Amino acid sequence: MAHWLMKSEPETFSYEDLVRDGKTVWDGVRNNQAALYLKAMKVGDEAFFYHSQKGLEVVGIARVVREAFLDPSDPAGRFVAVEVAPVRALKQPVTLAQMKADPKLADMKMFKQFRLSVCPVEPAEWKAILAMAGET
DNA sequence: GCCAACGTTGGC
DNA sequence: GCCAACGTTGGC
Repeated sequence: MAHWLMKSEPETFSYEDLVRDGKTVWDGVRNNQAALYLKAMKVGDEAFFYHSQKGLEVVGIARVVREAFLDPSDPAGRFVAVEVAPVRALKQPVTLAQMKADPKLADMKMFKQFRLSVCPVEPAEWKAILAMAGET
């Protein structure tokens, strides 16, 4: 099972919104690299839900409930979307500053290509971030 | 097919 | 609000 990190601006769509809605279509991705990651997602894969712009922290975990399909918001039909549902909020959010300060996370994809709205998380990175959130 | 201009994202 | 990163577009 693969792990991911998905970014969302909380003022547009926050983790609380996801919990309220029960699930959401993760669309609007207009980047080829991010689209490749979306296509690689399998039902059951878990993803950290990260708040960009405001908050700058991982606040919860989401689960893929529907694999890549044509993005209904893309009239050209070039890009795909997935559907995700909330799993649980982290006990303690993990901030970007915390992640940057941890040498174990120095190679994270999200630092290499910080503009991507979706990026993979290695198993060791996943565990390290969970530990930082006070979960084991 | 190259490359400059432009647009978007997101941290600071 | 600024700026760096970087993908995309369009003229040649």
